Amino acid sequence: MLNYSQSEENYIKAIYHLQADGETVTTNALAQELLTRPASVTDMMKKLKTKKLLNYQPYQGFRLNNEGKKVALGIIRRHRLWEYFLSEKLKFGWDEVHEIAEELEHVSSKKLVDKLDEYLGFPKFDPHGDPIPDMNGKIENYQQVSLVDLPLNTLAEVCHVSNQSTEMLDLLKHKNISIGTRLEIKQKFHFDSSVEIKIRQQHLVTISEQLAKNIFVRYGA
Amino acid sequence: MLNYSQSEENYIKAIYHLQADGETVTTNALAQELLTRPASVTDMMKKLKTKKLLNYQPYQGFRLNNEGKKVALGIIRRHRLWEYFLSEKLKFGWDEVHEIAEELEHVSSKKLVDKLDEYLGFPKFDPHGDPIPDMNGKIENYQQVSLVDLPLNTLAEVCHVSNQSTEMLDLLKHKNISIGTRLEIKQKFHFDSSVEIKIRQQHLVTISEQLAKNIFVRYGA
DNA sequence: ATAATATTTTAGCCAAATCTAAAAAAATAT
DNA sequence: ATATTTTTTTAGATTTGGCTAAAATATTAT
Repeated sequence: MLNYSQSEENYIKAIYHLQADGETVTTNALAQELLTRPASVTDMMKKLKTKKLLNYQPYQGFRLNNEGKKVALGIIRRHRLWEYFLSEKLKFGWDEVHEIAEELEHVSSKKLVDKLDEYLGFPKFDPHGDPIPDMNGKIENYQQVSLVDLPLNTLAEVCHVSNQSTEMLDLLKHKNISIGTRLEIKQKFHFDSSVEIKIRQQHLVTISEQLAKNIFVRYGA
Repeated sequence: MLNYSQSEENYIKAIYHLQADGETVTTNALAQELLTRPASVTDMMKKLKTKKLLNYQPYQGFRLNNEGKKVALGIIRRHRLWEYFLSEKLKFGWDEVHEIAEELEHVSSKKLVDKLDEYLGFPKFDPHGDPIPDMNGKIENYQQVSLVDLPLNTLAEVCHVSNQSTEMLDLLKHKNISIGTRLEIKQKFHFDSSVEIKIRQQHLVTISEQLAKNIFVRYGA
């Protein structure tokens, strides 16, 4: 794996995000994303084409090829691992981590990244709930749904709560549920739409419909 | 405090180290240190002069002024804190941390550095035994001497070992001595110049002259 | 289908940080 | 004290990543 400049890395990452929904990325869209000018984008696309990271024909937009995607996933891995570190270890707020991770992500020692990953306990999601690619660039294809939509007996992980009122957080704390908690639904009661869940493979807890609606979870592909 | 480019920071740091012994730094010396050409050094010196970080008259060499030293200490603080992190938390070897810290040191968020410092427990020395400047750029004025020159009954801290052979590190490990270990000499034996030291205010250990020569310690100002 | 509009590319310029080669200044040796 | 050598600076070129203005191409509207 070659080394790329910070500027190249920022372009690669931006293209990866913009092409996520299967479309080709346009010059203007990328210029807007990176707060630069279309002419600069064209220049960089020529360069990245000669480096065989993307497909590009003049006026036709562009998409990363497999090599380009691999590079992008490496950058995203570094970014999200640092975000996790900043949030979990250094106690930064979730709103502060992105900006600093933008700088840290360009330090490209593979050994550093893999050791950091290990030190953090191989986290699967960053503080925003986005998945962290593993050493091989693999991202699992998770589904994110409200707890009311989680199928019975399917192991899932809490990744987000949509209401952050003190009352709700109190209740979650009381029930010992937080981001990252693993759980599965053992029974659904149609009378009041409440659900009975098993937390951490251990104790059973009942959750009201109102609470379940506000808890979001991920489960395997 | 303004922001400086990576290149500027590398020059500032190098000048700081070279001028440590009170002399003016020459163009050639700096070029050699930075693996660059004298002409490039001259160009950068002109720039740093206009930024008021150093004194420079053509053909006269240069020294950082107070502002330049402050900037240098900030960079060195970041470098050494990251080295400590890599060694202490990520379990990198002493010999691996420098290169990675060279990159990490350029991430300049003050809040990041101060929180990292706090997370690490405000360490005073990096893994090589060099002192880490505090938030205000203060470095304590320690004496650094070989263990053979440490006065009797004077509490000191291991800060450096000058021979890093596997054999020596094995021996140190066996005797349970590492960077940061506090010790004092209780007795010197003139027959073979061995010394008996008390480690961590606890057990007594005997150290050969050969080993003692290679262990460097610091003691109070 | 063609005119008007929007997008993208080209051409040429700029700044930072490097380089080489040559000139200038300082240090050293005879 | 002058010639030689070493050090430093200047002058001019290169590379990377950016810019503006104008030309080329594509899209949209009539």
